[in-house]
Amino acid sequence: MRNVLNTLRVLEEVATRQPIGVGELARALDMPKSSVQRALVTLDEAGWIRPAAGELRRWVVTTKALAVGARASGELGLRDAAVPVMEGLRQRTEETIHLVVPEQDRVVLIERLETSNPLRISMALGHALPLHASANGKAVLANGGPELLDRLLADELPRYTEHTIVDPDRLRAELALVRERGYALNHGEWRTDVGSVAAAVLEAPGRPVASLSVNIPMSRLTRENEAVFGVAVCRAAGEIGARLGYGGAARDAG
Amino acid sequence: MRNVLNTLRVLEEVATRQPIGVGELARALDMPKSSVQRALVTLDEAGWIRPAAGELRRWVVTTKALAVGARASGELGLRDAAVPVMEGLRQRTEETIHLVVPEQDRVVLIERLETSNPLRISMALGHALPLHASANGKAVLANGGPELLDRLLADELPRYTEHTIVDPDRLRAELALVRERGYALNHGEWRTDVGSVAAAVLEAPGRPVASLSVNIPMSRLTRENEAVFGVAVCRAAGEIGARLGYGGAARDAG
DNA sequence: AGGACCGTGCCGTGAGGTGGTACGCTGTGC
DNA sequence: GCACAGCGTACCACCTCACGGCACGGTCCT
Repeated sequence: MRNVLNTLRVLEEVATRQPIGVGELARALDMPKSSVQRALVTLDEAGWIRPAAGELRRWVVTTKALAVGARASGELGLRDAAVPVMEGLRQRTEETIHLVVPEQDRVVLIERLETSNPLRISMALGHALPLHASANGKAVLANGGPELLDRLLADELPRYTEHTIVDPDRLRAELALVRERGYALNHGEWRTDVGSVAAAVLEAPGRPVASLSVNIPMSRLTRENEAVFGVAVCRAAGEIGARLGYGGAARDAG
Repeated sequence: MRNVLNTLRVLEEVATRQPIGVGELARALDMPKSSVQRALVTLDEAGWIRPAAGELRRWVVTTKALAVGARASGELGLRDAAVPVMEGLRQRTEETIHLVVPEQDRVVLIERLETSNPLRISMALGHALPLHASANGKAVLANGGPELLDRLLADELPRYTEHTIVDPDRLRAELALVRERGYALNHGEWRTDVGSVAAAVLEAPGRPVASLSVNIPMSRLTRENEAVFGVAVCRAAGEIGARLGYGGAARDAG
């Protein structure tokens, strides 16, 4: 179904570059203009895109994708269980809280509560983060089976900043440390000025279904509040696990 | 492009009924099983769905749709402008705050900050609400051009509860009241136990681009806090308008 | 053992997707 | 004022490939 794949590519490209017209899309996707045109008409007909406000010849995505995407990873009412706990965590920390789920070799942001502090980390829902260079990713890696880690280490680890851990041995050591203390840290390993403290949400020992993090500008992250956040985020992750009905399994080492 | 339309229908159906298998989908969509099967394989290939955790033969949507949908109505950085203001509003009211955008003859929820109160309104992102039976919808209607209202009144207004306004004249009177005081109310007109106080975000006089509401169980909505919320939500909506660069136009009657 | 239902694979037919091409329009620079 | 580049749209002959009926093997009740 080549046309479906092409049309979905067009949809994604519209989402990233909106508002955008036929010609620019065709160039960006390296597709014939007429094919892109047909895809756009079809997507419009299906209600996934619409002409941009004012102009009739450039396109933007509608909220249809949002309605579909909001169901992602809501398989077990994860979001409903998590949000109240996250809210408590946000109030206690006064910092931005992220909820991610593992997907393929990444973790994806599915819920977010923001700090009221003017200096904040802002990331779009649906954004994917690398496993080895984010606190949530490391929390998932440390609690998951070894096969995920092995798969990740099969290729060279991409470097994002000077602090990114790219050495397999150092990563293994870091993950052991995460298992020991119960929470994972990120000190500017993905973006130099972003730090995080994360703990995995387990549905059973060795089976992380999500991860929870406190995200904070590096300028506000000290050794003291790091430990405070670590304890708080561990307790919150455990509570979410308990709400999901996996009470006994929610706490492991640490 | 029939196959694209069919495949998108399959995707939406997977989202609403996940986890779900081929046969049940085919029945629900009244499509041949083989066509549904092909659509599922294609969607999997494109990364929009994946087999459910554990079982290999039922499908769930991935976060791809979330990544696409999160861009919806982010045309002008609306969300970035709105979230900090919403957060302030949430702290002041201690109630759930919704941000919606108009889309066709509905308003769609695109951002949400929840109260920490155990009794809360919970609605999925991407959910659509009727214009005539929600505070946000009425705020948009009251501030928009008359053609939208006329289009809405061309058909009979659906009734959701005993409080829903279905009489065109009563709706016009209600909208005049909204324009006069600056904010819109909803007293169980959509769900009997849900009340809201909303104000439209204007990009120019007569051009609502979004709307902001305080949502609250009817049991907590009194005449006093209603007025307090009204003033707060008006101020917040005006501030968002100002952040969008339409400072002068942000306030209208009120 | 039987049957209902599941997901999957196969295949002949012909609908309809493909993509090169051409057209009308608008905005721009000379 | 004119030529031109770039836009979005439309047309159409070719022939790919989506369609959907059907059959198969597996699994779970009865």
